[in-house]
Amino acid sequence: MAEASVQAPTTWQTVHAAALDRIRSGAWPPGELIPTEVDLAQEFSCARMTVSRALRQLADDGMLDRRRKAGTRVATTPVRRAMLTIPVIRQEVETKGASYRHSLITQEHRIPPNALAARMGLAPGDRLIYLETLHLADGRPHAAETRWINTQAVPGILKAPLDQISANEWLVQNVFYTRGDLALLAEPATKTDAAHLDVREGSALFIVDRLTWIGDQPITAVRLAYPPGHRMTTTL
Amino acid sequence: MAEASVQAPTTWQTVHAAALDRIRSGAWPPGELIPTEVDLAQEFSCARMTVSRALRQLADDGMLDRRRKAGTRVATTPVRRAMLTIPVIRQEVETKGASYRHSLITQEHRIPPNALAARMGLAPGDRLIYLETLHLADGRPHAAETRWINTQAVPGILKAPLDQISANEWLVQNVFYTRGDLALLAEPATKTDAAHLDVREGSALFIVDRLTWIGDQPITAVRLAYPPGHRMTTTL
DNA sequence: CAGTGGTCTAGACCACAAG
DNA sequence: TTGTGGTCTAGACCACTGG
Repeated sequence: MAEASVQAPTTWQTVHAAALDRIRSGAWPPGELIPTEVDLAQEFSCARMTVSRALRQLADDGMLDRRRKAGTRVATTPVRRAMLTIPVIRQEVETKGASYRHSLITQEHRIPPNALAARMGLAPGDRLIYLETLHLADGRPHAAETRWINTQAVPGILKAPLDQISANEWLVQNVFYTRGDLALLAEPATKTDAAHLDVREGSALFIVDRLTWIGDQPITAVRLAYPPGHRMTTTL
Repeated sequence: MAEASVQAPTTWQTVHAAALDRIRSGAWPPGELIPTEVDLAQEFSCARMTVSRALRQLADDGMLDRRRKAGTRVATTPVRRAMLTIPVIRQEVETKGASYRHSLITQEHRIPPNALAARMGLAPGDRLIYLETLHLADGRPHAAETRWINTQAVPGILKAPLDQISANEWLVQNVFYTRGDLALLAEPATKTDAAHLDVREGSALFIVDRLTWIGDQPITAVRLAYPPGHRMTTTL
């Protein structure tokens, strides 16, 4: 009955781990040309696609630079990337075990400041919806939101009951942006921020500034201000 | 000679784009179960692996939730992820066309504060290298760095000429972390910050707080303080 | 021009989890 | 139990680009 023991197939994870180890250990130093897919497939006794899958993963993660004909090299500055999750605020609040509520403070049609109109590529004089919303966690200020919405891009928003569902949430559920610009920064609390968040004017606030597009039409510009102590975290 | 015109093979990008379009257009609403790989392969007249590749990409990007047996669903909160690039400071400065220089202000062995020692899992009384560095762009303060380095994890650092190459750069080139925690926040400038960055005490600073590990050994803890006006940006 | 990565195929087996 | 995604294979052709 001596049946031939079949070799368990090498998984791409195996190759991935091995390659990562060689990079970390210095066996493949930064900038180094590593063996071709064919060579590695031979070394690991597997199909070339398996190697390809492993190396593609590493390349996606920023560990490798791959170019046809030129081959694959270890990135000179391996991986310095972080995946930030930009949550819907309700989730952000509920994830930390607090109850969410929002309060619509201001809602009106307004001509945006020139800088913003320019950034959004609007004609001068175009009006947008302007909203000021306070997001609350267990009744305490979580973040203050200032938002401009382009009704031409999102006409449906006009019928949304924004006092019941926050614009944040409504947009997430109803509109898919195709592109977005995000900036993170620190700013001193304005008088308005201070009032909304119940902090002293000038306090260091963490700001998330976001502008989203659908095709080449701007949808919405948001400024989220978080009170001192807020940390946006991730894992590398 | 009427030769059979061969169908050009469907690429995974085609399927990817089609699926994305169905999600964006609402044909596949959030939470909806989408057709199986086999069905889609038939629809697009391609191999199942081609569909798999396309859907995996979408899942990686957060647009889909895939589970064996349960099938593939459109994510209820599609994609709210941002890739942040954590640059080496020199690159960050040189990318904006400025010349980089750094100045080592403090270098000593010191017992870290309890909070930090705990976070790093160190025994009480363990000493670390403590560094204060000012990063300059065209001679003007770009960021103030406060860093603790665990020499046990990185003995090589003891021989590094830290006045010539910044610890940031040396570590990037010589040590590969396996894990890192990153936090972004806002803080008022301390007296030290203010002196280094030439801003008023209490100014709103953008802070990057990072702790990296190699296996279960902490390597280094860094606090980077950026003066008012600094924006960390990315695209969604 | 030729070497290397990128992708497609058709079929197969496996792992997981819903029912 | 069984449907669905996850993966491997062996071979093939193509696309890009360095030399």
